[in-house]
Amino acid sequence: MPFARIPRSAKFPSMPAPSHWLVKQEPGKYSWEQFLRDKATVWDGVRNYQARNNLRAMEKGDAVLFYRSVVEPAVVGLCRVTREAYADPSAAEGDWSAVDLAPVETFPQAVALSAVKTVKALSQIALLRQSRLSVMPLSALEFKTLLKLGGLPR
DNA sequence: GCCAACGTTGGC
DNA sequence: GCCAACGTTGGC
Repeated sequence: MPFARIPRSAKFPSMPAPSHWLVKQEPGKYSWEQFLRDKATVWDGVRNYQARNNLRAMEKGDAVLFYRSVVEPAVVGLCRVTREAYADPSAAEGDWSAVDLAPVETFPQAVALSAVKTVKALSQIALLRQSRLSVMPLSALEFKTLLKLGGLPR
């Protein structure tokens, strides 16, 4: 049974639609390099309600930054939503969702977590404030700041 | 390997 | 509904 999509207006009543996100993954589970080789992937396996709700708020074409956790933690690349949330094929039970993502570009310079911590424009970023959340929205400023630090000025 | 943060589970 | 126990995440 399809879930009800969470409209952005309901989730972020006072803010413009967020179209920027960040997803986290351990390289031992799924690396950016593998993602580049695959050219597309199913972002499944999320088992946290807040992260799931963020997946459900993604829209096709949204920009997503890829954060590598655990091993040399850093934001390493830019990708994009190619399919909006659908039932997670990896979930045997429960109400979980997946989206499809495709890589766009590797950051010429990975943005280390230690660097993120020193930047004033990133002081409120969910990555720092909710360290265990694996799918999170980014403000337009946070997104722009990370792109610039990564060597992809727009 | 350690440990803090935090989400989930289950007893009451 | 509370809260202790437990499991997981993830930085260091």
